[in-house]
Amino acid sequence: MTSERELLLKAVCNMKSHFHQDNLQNSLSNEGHDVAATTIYRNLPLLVEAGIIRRTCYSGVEGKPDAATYEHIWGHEHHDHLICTICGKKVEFSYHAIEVLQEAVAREHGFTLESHHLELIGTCQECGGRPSAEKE
Amino acid sequence: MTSERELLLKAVCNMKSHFHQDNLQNSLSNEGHDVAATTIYRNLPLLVEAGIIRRTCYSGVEGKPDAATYEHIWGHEHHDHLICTICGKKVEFSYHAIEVLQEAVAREHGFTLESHHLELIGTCQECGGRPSAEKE
DNA sequence: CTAGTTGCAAACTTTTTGCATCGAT
DNA sequence: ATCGATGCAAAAAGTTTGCAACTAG
Repeated sequence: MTSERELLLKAVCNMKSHFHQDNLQNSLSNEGHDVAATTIYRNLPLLVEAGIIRRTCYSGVEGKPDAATYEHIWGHEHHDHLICTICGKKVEFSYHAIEVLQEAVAREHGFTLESHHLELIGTCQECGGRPSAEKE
Repeated sequence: MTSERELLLKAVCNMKSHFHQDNLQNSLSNEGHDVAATTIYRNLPLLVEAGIIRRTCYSGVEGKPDAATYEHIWGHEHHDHLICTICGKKVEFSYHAIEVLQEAVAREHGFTLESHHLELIGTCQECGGRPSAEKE
């Protein structure tokens, strides 16, 4: 409705992956748009309601251990994440068979699924591809 | 090492499922043990390091929207959660086939898995067993 | 003109830190 | 006696709220 919201929406869509309030503010700032932090804080929940973004569960980004992070889900197929514990890289993937099994589990427990969140934590190939011990 | 830590450890183990700093402090308080919040905050990360508890990703409990929550994993088989969006009930489950597929996905992407976290979100049978619409 | 939004600053909540004291080894 | 842990209070960090000015419809 307002120009700030348009800007915010654009900024959100330009975010490659996960972001938080501060990222948005910086991003807008770099384009010469000064939007108050308050405004962003107030609009993020609205974007969530609108189904544009979703609040992710890994809170904390580089240097901000307690910041809430979001990701956009508009025009974004559902996906889950592989997260490298060493370099922090996040790889998105989706795997139909897993989703099918999830449905099965839910049904077994009488649940009707609305959504899910899956996070696989480990080390990526570049970081050694092994837990944390010796790498030849 | 200290009596406070023993108490804390006991309190943690007595926690049925997810808890946060405040829960622990209350729990201890009810037993007549007064432990400073600071001490709990300082020890929780140690317990995590020690592999006794883990930090969960759903932050926010009744009334405390920003509280970090933990769950203990000692003597606790790995499990994932089904969460009811209506009543908030959390059901633990584990399903071998899903874990196997997770390994497969990780391998495909060159990752070596250390752990994972899976959360299925929906409505439980008692709450209607369906998204949120009509229940006959 | 009215309703709702913005921006600033102050309030709040959760967690961390400084510092003196206390306890364990 | 030494080294680290505790507890209190104050500081941080992130987010929310109050309020006056502003803007879209």
